[in-house]
Amino acid sequence: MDVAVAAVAGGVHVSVLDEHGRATEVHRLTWSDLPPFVIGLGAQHPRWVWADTGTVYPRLLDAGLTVARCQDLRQCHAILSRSTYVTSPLTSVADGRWGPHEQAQDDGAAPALLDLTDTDGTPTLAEVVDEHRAQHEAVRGSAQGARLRLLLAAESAGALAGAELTHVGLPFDAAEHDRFLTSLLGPRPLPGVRPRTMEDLADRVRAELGAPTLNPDSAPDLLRALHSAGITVDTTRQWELTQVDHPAIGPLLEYKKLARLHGANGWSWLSTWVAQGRFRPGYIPSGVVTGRWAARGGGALQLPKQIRGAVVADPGCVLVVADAAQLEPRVLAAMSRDEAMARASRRRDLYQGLVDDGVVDTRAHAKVAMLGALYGATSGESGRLMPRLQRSYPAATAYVEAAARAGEAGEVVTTWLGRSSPAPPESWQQAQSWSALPEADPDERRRARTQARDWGRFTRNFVVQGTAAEWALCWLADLRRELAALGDVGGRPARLVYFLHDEVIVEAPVELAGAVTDAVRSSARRAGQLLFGSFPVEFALDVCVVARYSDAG
DNA sequence: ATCCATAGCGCC
DNA sequence: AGGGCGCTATGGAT
Repeated sequence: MDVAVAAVAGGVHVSVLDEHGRATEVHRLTWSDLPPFVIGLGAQHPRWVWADTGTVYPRLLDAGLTVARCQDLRQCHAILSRSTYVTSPLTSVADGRWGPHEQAQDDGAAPALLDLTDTDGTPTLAEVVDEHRAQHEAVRGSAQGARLRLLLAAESAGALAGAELTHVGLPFDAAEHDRFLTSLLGPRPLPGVRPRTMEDLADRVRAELGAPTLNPDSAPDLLRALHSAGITVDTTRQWELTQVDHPAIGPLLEYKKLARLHGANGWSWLSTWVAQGRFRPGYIPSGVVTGRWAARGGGALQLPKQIRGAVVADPGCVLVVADAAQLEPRVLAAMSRDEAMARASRRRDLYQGLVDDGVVDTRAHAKVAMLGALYGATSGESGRLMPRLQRSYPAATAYVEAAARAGEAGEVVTTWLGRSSPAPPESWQQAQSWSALPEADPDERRRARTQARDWGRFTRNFVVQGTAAEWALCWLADLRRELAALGDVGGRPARLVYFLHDEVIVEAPVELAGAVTDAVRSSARRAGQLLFGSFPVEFALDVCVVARYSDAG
């Protein structure tokens, strides 16, 4: 059963859809009336159809309602409107409503005085129902309907999971983090004041460089001071400074490490993003063009390794930390149908599999060669290893090469399930056409060529990173479902608390640790089957049951 | 006062 | 050397 929802001032409009997607009766409800209404529907798992999970679902979660399935029309519209798998375009009546948020707002045109519809861009119930119909038709008209349906379901489940992750939060011990900060930075300073350890290090740097007024936070200032001291570096980057032998470099590098910690994850971050023992960052499911998640606020996807000791499960609970090992090469093996590479994937450590198959001589070489193939390295060690990779894995390497050539030619590429890359920007197109003219000068030609190769590296990586994101979404979606079926122990359920591209954390009562571990593994297997059927690729997981995130791995 | 680009570095 | 991001501080521009 599908149930369409539109947010309106003070509540929601709700309608049950019949089997043709037509709205039957319409109800106007307050947010708090929604949960009883859902229960009254009698359907165990209605699929909620709404414009935007991010604006609706947090309200439902606050009201105590968890949604099992939904269709996020805005996210799905973004996929369908661009996918090369869609042959008959979307025919929504209010097409402009379904673009990105910014475009949903009126851009400049003064709203008519009596235009009372919704200047905030929130679609009405009728528009929701119509867009739902249009999307259904677009999928039905596609030769890749099964893949698109899976992608839309996974995308929508990801949107639910993102809202739930923010709602639940990652268990985070603020006192532990405070102790950690104090041990490295000294006592918590007043806002705007440098912590003592940093100030001491800054003084040492100033003394060693003979620059008493140096502000080490200023890159230009620092570069000038380094040059005055006879240190000829082009930038103040860590890797360049480590090459230099000078007494100022040690304290400077130490300063930069601490400045990073203090600025990004210091006390101010702690008091902004951690409350009641939970870290609640903002997630933006599929916020990246490739379909990976983005984050806004809190830095959800950049939780530094060094502070993961403060991520501690609640009493009586454990963290089940699982990450997919070498996900992208495995995905490439499957989507390119490369049997030899799939054979390597059946090793727990795919890179070691390359060594055992005699492709390269060391695991380090295997890794650098593989990453080079995925990212488009052409030179260096990675470039030198490429011929060996091509010989051993012709299908996989040809697949990414084809994606790169398509990008260089300005064409769109598409992931396994149907997410298509954006077209290159207008300026890119223009540079390519101009450089093809006979009167183009060599400099112009060279620049255009460089740009073409840059875009080719983007599309090369897009197909793999994007398909890996699809696998991860399916994994997450299936795991979400499995965890819900596990029930709880004394009112404490197993809950997803973190997701990071190819890694999940489930917080669970210790009694459920084994069941959650099984669920995480079976979901990974199912994700592989959902995407790639019986093709014999394996998606190995590293799973740890720990009290602290830092103890995983 | 506010916006924007850049440098640098954290994550995958 | 290469792909994708977010965040902070800085400094110039509006």
